[in-house]
Amino acid sequence: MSYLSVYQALYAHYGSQHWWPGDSPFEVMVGAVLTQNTAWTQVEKAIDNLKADDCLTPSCIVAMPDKQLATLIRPAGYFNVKTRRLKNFCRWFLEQGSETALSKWSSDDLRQGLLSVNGVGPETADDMLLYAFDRPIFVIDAYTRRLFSRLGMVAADEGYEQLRHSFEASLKTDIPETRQRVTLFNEYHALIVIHAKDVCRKRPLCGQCFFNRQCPANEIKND
DNA sequence: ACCCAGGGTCATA
DNA sequence: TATGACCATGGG
Repeated sequence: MSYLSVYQALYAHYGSQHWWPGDSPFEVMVGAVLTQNTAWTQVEKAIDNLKADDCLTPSCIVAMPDKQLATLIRPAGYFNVKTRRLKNFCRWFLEQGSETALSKWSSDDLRQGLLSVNGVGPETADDMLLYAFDRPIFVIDAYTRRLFSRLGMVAADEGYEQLRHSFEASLKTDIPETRQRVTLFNEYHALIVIHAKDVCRKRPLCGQCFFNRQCPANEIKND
């Protein structure tokens, strides 16, 4: 079992996912903040509200009164914290000279910069790096931990950075070409999320799960 | 009525 | 460093 073989199995089963949903890199970044611990369907409503008010831009978001912004993003939950986080991010984004300037940064510098924003943690930063900036950064989320922990491929208590490096190093060997790896990372994370939604939450290794008959995870009884 | 969703921060020990 | 509290809406 390699990371690549799991990817191939997922891709064969679910096909291309065409992530991240969003018309622009900035929309992807806003979505990354809004989707923190929140169902994507709720995020769509919030983004639609921003679009309807023609305010899906960093300058408009920064200028808008907190209360008004909170009302727009209300469906996405945590609207008070997310109002603050969205503004923090947009302020930083504008200070750095927006997207064109940021696209010239190295992935490491860009990651550090994103993490310096209060409200942008590892997963949110990596969502942005991969899906808005096309960097070869592997996104680790709770689903990723759960799946690969059940497959017996990683320890349950592995740290975020450790886990991310593990995926990136292994897949870099399989796919040396950066552009191809970005494409694979893009699909891979999406497939992990889709797979997690597809199977039963409480007993993810049920008959609906294609891993059921094909991999050692079948033998794992609990988390 | 309960659990969860494409997390992160902050206070405490 | 490692837990726990907190944030809040809406779908299943």
